[in-house]
Amino acid sequence: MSHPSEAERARARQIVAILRRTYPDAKCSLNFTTPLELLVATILSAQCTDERVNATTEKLFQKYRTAADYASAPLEQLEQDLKSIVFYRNKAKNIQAMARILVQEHGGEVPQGMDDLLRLPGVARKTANVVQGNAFHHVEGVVVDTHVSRISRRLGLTKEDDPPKIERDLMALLDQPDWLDFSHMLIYHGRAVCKAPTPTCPGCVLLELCPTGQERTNVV
DNA sequence: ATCCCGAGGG
DNA sequence: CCCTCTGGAT
Repeated sequence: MSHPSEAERARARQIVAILRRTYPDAKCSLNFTTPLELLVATILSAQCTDERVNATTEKLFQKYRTAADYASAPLEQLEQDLKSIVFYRNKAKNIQAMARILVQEHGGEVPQGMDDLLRLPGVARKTANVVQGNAFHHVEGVVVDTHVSRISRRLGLTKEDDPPKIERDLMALLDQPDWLDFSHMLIYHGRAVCKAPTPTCPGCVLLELCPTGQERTNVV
C-alpha cells in the first residue's frame, strides 16, 4: 500500500468529498486557547472522551496557566486535579515531566518540530500531529487515533494494524491539504455512525464506497 | 503482550 | 456487574 494506484487515490478523494459534505464543520473537539492547553488536553484524551477532558480542563487551565505551573506543582496535587480522568497517575506524571522539559529546553513554550514533540513524555505521533495541526497549523502527518484506524481499515484504505503503518498508508493515499480534516471527519463519523462494535451501515453516507458496509448489509 | 485504571449507561 | 469511551510506555 505504500504506492497506491491512481484509482485508489481517486476513491480516497471521493470519500473525502462525501465526508466534507456530511461533516462540513468537523474540527478538534478539545477546548483550548494556547498550544500548551492543547498539548495537555491531548495527553489527557488518551482512552478518554473529549467531553470528559473538557470538563476537567475547564478548571485545570484556570489553575495551571504556564508550563512552570505544572513543573513546580506537587505531583500529588496534580494527580488530585486529574482524578476524574482515566490513567490519571500516568498522565499527571507525564504532564509534569513534559512541562519540566518545556521549561528547561524550550523556554516554557511548546516546540513546533516533530522530533522535539516526540521526545516529550506521553507524546507519540497521534498527539504530536494533533498539536502541530490544530495549534500551529503545520501538518506533517495524519492523526491516527482509534477511530481513524478502525474506519480506514473498514473502508479498505489500509490493511495495517499498527498506527504508524496506517499513517504511512494514509499519507500516500490522501492529498496533504486533506490530512487534518480527514481525521477530524472520521472521528465525527466514528462517534456517530461507524462505531467500534456496531456500525450503523444502513444509511451510512459511505456505504457504496465501503467494502465492510457492503458485506454487512448484504448478509443482514 | 501487558499495564495504566475513571465515569456514565444498561 | 458488564460494556463503552478510545493512547502511550515498557
